Amino acid sequence: MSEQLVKHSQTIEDYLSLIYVIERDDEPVVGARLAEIMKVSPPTVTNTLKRMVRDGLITMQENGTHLTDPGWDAARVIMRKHMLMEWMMLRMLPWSKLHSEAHNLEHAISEEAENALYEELGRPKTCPHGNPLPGCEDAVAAWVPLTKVPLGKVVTVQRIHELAEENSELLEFLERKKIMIGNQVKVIEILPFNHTLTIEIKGTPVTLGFTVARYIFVEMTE
Amino acid sequence: MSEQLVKHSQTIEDYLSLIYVIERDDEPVVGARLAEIMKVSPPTVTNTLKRMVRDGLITMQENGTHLTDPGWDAARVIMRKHMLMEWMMLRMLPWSKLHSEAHNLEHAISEEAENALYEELGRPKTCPHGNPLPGCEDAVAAWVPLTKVPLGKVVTVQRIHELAEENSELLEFLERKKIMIGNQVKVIEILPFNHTLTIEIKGTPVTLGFTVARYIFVEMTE
DNA sequence: AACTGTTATTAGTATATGCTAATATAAATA
DNA sequence: TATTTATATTAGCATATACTAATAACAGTT
Repeated sequence: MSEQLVKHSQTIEDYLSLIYVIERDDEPVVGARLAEIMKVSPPTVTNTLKRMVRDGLITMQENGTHLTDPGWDAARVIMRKHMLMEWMMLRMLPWSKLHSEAHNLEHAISEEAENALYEELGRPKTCPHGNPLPGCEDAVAAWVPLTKVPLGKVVTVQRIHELAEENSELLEFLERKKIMIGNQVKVIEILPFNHTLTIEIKGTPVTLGFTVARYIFVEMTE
Repeated sequence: MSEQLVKHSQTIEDYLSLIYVIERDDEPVVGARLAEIMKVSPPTVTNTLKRMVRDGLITMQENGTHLTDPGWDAARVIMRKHMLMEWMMLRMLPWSKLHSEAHNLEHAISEEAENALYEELGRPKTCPHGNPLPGCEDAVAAWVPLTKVPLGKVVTVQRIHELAEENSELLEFLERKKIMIGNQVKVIEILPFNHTLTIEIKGTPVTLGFTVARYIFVEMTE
């Protein structure tokens, strides 16, 4: 009830959106992983998660760490703001810089402005990286990671996963190589022992590590 | 040198922009006044100003509290961001809500996005309230406060001063009464003993307190 | 001269957010 | 099994930002 109305700090909002993505993908919430991604020490994570438990945003039990209902609600709001701010900044920034800019702006935008922006943008179902707005998971369900694409297949890039967005160097690399939403690629080599695969994009071959390819989702064009 | 590169906290940025406005207008920086406007206690102001002295942003001496050169630089940056974000939000929010929204966003926008926005907007000289971007003070120098306008004179509203913007109720009132940039008003009554004056705007009379009228700047149309 | 009001400061406290060092615990491997 | 590795936590500390209560210092007024 009153929970939704509480304004959380930037730090807490960051934890919420990160946990949101992990939980949405049915991955376990591991503190050490949060510490890495948020670039803080593990004790800081322990500390912050404790406050989140106290504030009713998450539970930490034998079955792991999970968002509560108010936690999900708060996380959805901040995810939506993040994605809409990415669209907003697309007017003035290169694609690879949208994420980090929106990561700051997401904490500052009001619900009113966010809603107006949502309408103005024509109620998008995904962010400019192809990740689904909360509630629009269906829109991306058919896309598969590049690692699942058979050799020789031509596919269309549709989504760069949120966890890959954390790495701005990677985003710049992808932008430079034109590995962006809507572009067609062909898998021309898979080297499992090397943990790499090579794609051809606009006539140029690009080799990607499996860990990266796992975060690039494509549409299986027939 | 290195000073400009330091990223200040939201709190410090708020102090910087407030002191900027006060100093720009050649008013003395009074802690008690800052406390009121920032809605914090006087000891908090003392405390924060001390940190700003320590960090080389201001000096506090017999001649009062003043921005240092790095302080001016940092303040100009944040003022500019604030004003440009107001323009940005004009696309999706009513005029009276621009200020408070931009007040949050100003701390989050990058220099790169800010510059792109500046160009996109056609290098404006003022914010949507008519206040001058740092370096564009000349553009507003000819406008005078409503309190200086003689009875019967028809003038054009050009500027609502920053210090009036802090009051969102007032902004809503002005918006409702159409006391906004570009609109013509006629001073039809001045009651010094009552500290009010009455203007006619679009055929309707509106009575304003002197303290408010002082913050409404107009162009003396011949 | 004494009182009042404004302003600034000191002292002491609290919370969120971070850190390091040390410890505990569980999982994986030699 | 013993050892290494990964993970989580405790303890202790620091800083920025807030607060209240008490005090100081000054201006203006009675």
